[in-house]
Amino acid sequence: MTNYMPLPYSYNGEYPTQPNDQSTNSETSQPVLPVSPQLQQGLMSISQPETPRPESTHTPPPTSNSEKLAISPNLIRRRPPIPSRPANFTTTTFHSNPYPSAGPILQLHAKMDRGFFRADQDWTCYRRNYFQVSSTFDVHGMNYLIQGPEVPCLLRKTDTQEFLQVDYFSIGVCARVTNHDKKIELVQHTPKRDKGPQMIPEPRPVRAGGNLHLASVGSNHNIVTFERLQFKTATANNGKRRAAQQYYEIVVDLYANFPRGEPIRVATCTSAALVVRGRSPGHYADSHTRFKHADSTDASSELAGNGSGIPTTNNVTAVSAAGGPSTGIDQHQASSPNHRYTSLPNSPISDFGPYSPYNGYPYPSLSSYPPMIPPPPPSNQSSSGIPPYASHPPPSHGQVPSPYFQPVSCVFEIYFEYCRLLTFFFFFFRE
DNA sequence: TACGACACAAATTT
DNA sequence: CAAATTTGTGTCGT
Repeated sequence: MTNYMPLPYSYNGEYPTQPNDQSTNSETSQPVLPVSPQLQQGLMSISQPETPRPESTHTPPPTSNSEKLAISPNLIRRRPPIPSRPANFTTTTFHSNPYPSAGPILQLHAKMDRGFFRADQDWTCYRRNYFQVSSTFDVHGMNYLIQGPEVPCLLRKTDTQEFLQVDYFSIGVCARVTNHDKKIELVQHTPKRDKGPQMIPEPRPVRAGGNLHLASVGSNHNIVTFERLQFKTATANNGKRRAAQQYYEIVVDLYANFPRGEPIRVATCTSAALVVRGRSPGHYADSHTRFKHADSTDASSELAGNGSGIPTTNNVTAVSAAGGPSTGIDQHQASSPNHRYTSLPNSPISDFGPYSPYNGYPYPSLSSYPPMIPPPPPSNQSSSGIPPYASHPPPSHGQVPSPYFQPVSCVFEIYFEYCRLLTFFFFFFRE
């Protein structure tokens, strides 16, 4: 689909302020706009009308104390595909969606393929082996699904009320130490490996409306896939009993890009904690168990592992509308990496659920998770703040995850200005 | 111990 | 099915 339905509103394309780098950078010291629990509730109800957010998961939003970045939440709105379209966007804000109080909902989906397996409850990979990350995003909450060359929208910086016209969106991937600011380099190889160039994965343009369950590589403009990724370093203390295991996490960021000025990160999501082994599989006693569940489990059961107990991370992050893609992100991540909330995403496009909260490494409550073998959807999930997934969604996309990889889903909620909720799905998915 | 480099082999694609 | 390509991993030196 490349056609837009007529916008239910219009505006004249004039913005209160012209975007510019200065204004963008000037807000980097603003605090994050907290989102009230009430609003969160409201948002959740919007995205999941049938699954009220568990009270226990209503962790207070990030406090602004430690926030170094300004957040100017980003009011993402559609803009007409054609700039000359007349209109007045003061009337556009909430009119076009069935949930007048919330506005559009962005959903960012990401998955990791290849390379990962479970070892002692931890998602694990080898530094030297490839993995790939695919991500899409889309927009819901309006009367139609935006699925085209771009998401017409505006981004408003709350501090200045400045509107920026989003030129396009892009998605980037990076890694860091769980619960720390320390960035971990990712490298991307060509098939020639050592003999080819090594790159650092850069954000790539993406259009809304992709489907992660479809081909993830190719000329699909609606999905970004970073192939042949490797961690540059291994996690510390792998397999040691005494020292605390270090974990990494993959971070996927959605950026709004503008005709001028630096991109602004508008959303982010984080994977479950990962162990990255630095040595050959032969050095690890469990290496032979890597695929031990390859057959059994319930590949047949819809989307095996829904509810599987795979640690997931719920991360609610107010997104900064200020700050550049690099420094701003770093600052932001440094300031609020661990605001994790629980939610039960029930996206119409999600084949996965339930999504367990993964609260805080280095002491994850893994004990509450079932072992690798796909369990029935644990009914006690609600004890961890997540109601059980009442029923597995049908495998609407016809894909069944490999049995030896439980789909891991991490749900992230991003609050845009005025309570726009972005729900992020991040899951491992062995194809 | 971690990691880069080289090499071989298995797996996958063409 | 064979060749080519791509990926996994064993090993060595630093």
